[in-house]
Amino acid sequence: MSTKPARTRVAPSPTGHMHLGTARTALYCYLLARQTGGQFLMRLEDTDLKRTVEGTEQELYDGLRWLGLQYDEGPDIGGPYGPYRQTERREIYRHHTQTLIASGHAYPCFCTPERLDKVRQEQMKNKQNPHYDGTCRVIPPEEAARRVADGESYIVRFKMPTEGVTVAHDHLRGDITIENSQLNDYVLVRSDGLPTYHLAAMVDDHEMGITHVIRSSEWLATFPLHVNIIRAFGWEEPVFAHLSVFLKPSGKGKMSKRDSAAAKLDGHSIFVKDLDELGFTPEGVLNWCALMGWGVAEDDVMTLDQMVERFSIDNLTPSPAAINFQKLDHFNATHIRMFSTEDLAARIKPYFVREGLPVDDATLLQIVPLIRERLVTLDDCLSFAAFFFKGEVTPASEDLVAKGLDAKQSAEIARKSYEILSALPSLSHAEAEPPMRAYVEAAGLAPNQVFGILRVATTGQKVSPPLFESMEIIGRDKCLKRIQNAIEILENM
RNA sequence: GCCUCCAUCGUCUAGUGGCCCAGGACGAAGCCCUCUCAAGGCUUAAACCGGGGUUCGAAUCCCCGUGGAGGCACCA
Repeated sequence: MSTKPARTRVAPSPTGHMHLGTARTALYCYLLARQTGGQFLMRLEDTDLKRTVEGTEQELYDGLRWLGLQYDEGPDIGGPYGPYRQTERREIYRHHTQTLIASGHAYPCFCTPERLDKVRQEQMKNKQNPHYDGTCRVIPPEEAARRVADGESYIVRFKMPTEGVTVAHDHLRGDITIENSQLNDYVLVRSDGLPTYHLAAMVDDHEMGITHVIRSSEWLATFPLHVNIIRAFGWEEPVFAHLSVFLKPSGKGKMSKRDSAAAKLDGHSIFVKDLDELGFTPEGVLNWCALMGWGVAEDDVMTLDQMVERFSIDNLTPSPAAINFQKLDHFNATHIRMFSTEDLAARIKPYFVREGLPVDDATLLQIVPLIRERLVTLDDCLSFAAFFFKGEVTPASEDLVAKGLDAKQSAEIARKSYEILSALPSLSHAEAEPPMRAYVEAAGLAPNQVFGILRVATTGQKVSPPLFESMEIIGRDKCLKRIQNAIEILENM
């Protein structure tokens, strides 16, 4: 564990729904920053105007807050190293681009996209690796400067070394070595004047004092380029940790659009916004995605604070991890069980409200202990407790018939139960259960037969929280009315 | 095709040369508890990709295969 305060950052693009990968990167960054007493920041990488999708920037802020990963600096809250939106940092990039051109590490390129395309196709045809052919690399700087001044359209490319090797150090994998001849003269600045990721991210990470760059392993391929850029500037390199990618549940390849749709049908998703809507909790989601790529020996159920205590960048794993939604269910259910009654009540209340049910806090507080260990997702509260707030229930006639008995016998049991229960002053758990138990025994019936009829009668469903606890909450009058109704249904079968 | 990375139960992982006939978790199976469904308790099955080395000793180090993943854009 590092003791120096770490400055970390999550730097997503507003180009689509916020997904799990962003959430996990943000989580690790958050954990490292909090643990070391450093800062966690959020930076918006919005330099590709064409791919920007309206609304996704807000989704990013909302998603991070929902997860509880509050950043110390960011586009929407500011900070001492702002602006945190890359499109607002053009001057900074322009300045650094000039530095690179002046030092001979970058050069303007006047090749048209059409020509580049043709070259690429030619190379593919000849079974060569597609790469920039270096046409503009040899243009004398003065001539290039003149053409730029004349207003000719251009981009800026990084001048990669052509010989030797580049050794880049990844915290999880060690040294990564690549022949420089394999590297391309990558584009640093586009013709619209905006920088590409390669330039913008390196500049920003340096300018913002980032000490640990935790990012997706998709960047591994261009990692050597990035360290070359940093070294060209003469800057100190931050610690780099490239996280493994998420594989689809089958383990074969990355999650695709189709896989996402399939997951959604199954009540799961890789998008943070969906996860919220599907009834998952931030605690469950965080615990779940924390453990895909972070090896914990034992006691893997953790709150965010516990994760802060136990996290170590050294325990991150480099191999790809298949997504396992069953495990998400498990962690979500486990965290729900850890919530206090008041907390859980507040979290499930909106679901009843949304259904237009007359939910009141006092009743809700009584219900929560009965359903807490039955919920996998928060929206399960409806199937387990909606009947508490309904005026009447509509049991299916066939459900009212007890196992091994016919409708007539079931009706008789319902009548007898009504007799017993209606004689009681209240239907509290303590008062109602003993006489009913006695009846079951005297009649030589299975508890399940009698209680089953009552369950369906009073709750309208075959699966419910425990019977007597439920009846107590429903209340005497309502229960008796519902049993009466069930008797009628059984008699008319 | 080329480059890079990765490789322990079905899945996520612990393991950094002897504490490992490999530990935990999810899932699966069984039993117990039980008014349904859960939760809980107990138990079981289940892995070091293959082959060579190095070493007294290898899941752990090296090499070669094989498999998997990522990348090869004026996207990030």
